[in-house]
Parts: sequence; C-alpha cells; structure tokens
Amino acid sequence: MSASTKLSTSVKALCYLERAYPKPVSSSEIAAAIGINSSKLRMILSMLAKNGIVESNSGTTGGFKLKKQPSDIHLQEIYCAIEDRKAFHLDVRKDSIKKNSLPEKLNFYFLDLFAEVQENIEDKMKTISLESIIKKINNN
Amino acid sequence: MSASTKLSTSVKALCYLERAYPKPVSSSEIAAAIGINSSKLRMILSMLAKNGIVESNSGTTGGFKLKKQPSDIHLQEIYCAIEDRKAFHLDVRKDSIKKNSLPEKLNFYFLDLFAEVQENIEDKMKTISLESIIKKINNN
DNA sequence: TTATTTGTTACGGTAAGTGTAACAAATTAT
DNA sequence: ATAATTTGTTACACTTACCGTAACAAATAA
Repeated sequence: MSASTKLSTSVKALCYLERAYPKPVSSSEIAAAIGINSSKLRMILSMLAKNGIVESNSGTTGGFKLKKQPSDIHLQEIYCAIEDRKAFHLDVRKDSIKKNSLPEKLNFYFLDLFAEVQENIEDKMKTISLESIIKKINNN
Repeated sequence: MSASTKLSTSVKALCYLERAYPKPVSSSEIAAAIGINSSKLRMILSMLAKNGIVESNSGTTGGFKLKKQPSDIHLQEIYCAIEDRKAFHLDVRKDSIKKNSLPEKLNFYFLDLFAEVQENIEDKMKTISLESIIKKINNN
C-alpha cells in the first residue's frame, strides 16, 4: 500500500471516528463508509493503535475509537505510525557502479537531498492537525 | 521509469557531459560510465534535448553535449523536462465513493495538500544548479 | 459455548518499473 | 553512392509493487 493511500485512508477513518466519538466503531462500518476493504483498513488501524492514536478492542462491543483529541493528532504523527519507509526513496544501484566514482558520489548526493526534502515535508505535516482538517472540510 | 531515477540519471549524464565539454559524447559511452542501458539513457537525453538542455546530433561525429552553462541549468528545469507527472500523486478512487461525501472531500483536501508539497519541492529544486552540484561533489 | 471483532497472513490479478533488443531516420566518412 | 555510426523510438520479457479479497487464529463479550 502506497504512503499517500495509507495517509489519506487513515485520515478518512479518523474523521469517521471523530464523528462517532465516544462510541466505538467496527472496521466493517468504517470500511464501508470510506470505500475500502475492511482487512486493509484493520491493518492501518492496528498500526495507529500501536502508536496510541486510536484504541482498539475485540469482541462484541469492540471496535475502534479515538484515543487522543483531534487537536493533538498531527499528520506527521499519523505518517510515522503507518510508514517506516520514506516517501522519496532514491535508486542506489550499488551494482555496476564503481566505488568512489562520480555516479556513486551523485547517488549519495541525491540520497542527502531527498532526505532533506523528506524532512521539509514532515515539518509541514507537523503543522497540520486532524482538527484543522475537519474544520476546513466542514467549511466547504 | 520512476521520477527519482530519471532525475539522478539525468544529472549523472549531465555531469559526464560537463567534463567532456565541448567534445560530444555518444550515449553508449555515457551509459557505460554511469551504469545504465544506452536505450534508456537516450530516452532521457532526447527529452533533455527537446527542452534545450543538451544538444544531440546523429552520425559518426554525433553524440550529446551541453547546450547551456552548468550555472544556468537547475534541477527543477531538468525535472520538468523529464517528468510530466507530479512526484506525489494521490489515490482518487472515484468509484465506490459518493458525491459530496466526507471521503470525497478528503480526497480533494489531500489533492490540494500534495500539490502544495509538490510546489515546495520544485521551489527547492529551482535553487540548485548543476554547477553547485558539481562543486559540492568535487569537494568530497 | 456461541457470536463478534481485531490482528495477521496469504493469494490472484493488475499496474508500474527495469533491462534489453531491435530498427528506422539522420548524418558523416570513404 | 555505399557503408558505418549515432540518435530516436518502440517493443517485449521479467521483476517488483500495488490492490482487492478471503481466510483464520486470538481476544472479548453475550
């Protein structure tokens, strides 16, 4: 699952949970509402649960519900919870490239550059809370 | 071919051309030096040629050479020449999503957000010239 | 004990990315 | 003119990633 898909799916689910709060909601219900398979959604929600963003409970009265206030949940936090890899990942073909060659040095250069870009993106995401998204959406 | 691969390959080739300047170099020679297939490289270089970054000539004495000064070639320019799509592209599954629903609104929200991020990245790339990359590489 | 829900794994189908080959068109050398 | 070289482009097999779905053990409540 791609990073952007995971991120948007997460926010859709979290918005749904915010509306239902404090009632817990099952993955099936959320999945049907946002148009995704419930297994895939559970995969995402379980990661959010491990990172303390949502609470999950098994059983008849189980389901998911928000564990933090929307104003305290930021995009960067969500992103880190669901994705270990970076959004940008450079091709570093160590095969067929000589040590200390120009191509290798350029690979390192782009590795650094993309890491920097990645940091910029994460900084931006830190400034966006779930609450701000919900407010913006409601004004449309 | 992914955007990051195209970009790094382009810069590798351009650095090679800068070193050989003003002698034209064949795609085979560059391809061997940077470890890529010559057909794929020609695909990239032809796009750079269409955008006035390099000059291409057929025939025995043909090949590629820089058409602009390294200080006048910027990453953003290269990126635009080789890639029409954006680096980030959101999943907008219009199927199974109702009109004016929360998920649809959130899709639009992320579409806007990612477009903004994209602009930030391009702004950053505008500040990086081929010359600055070459200087940085040579100091390592 | 039964029913419900999470958490996780697996699998087939589809799309994207990679590496290579091939060949027409253009240009130069002989 | 003819041959050789190089670009520009297309095609193809192979691999990898992605997407949608199903399945089932573990946990929990009725």
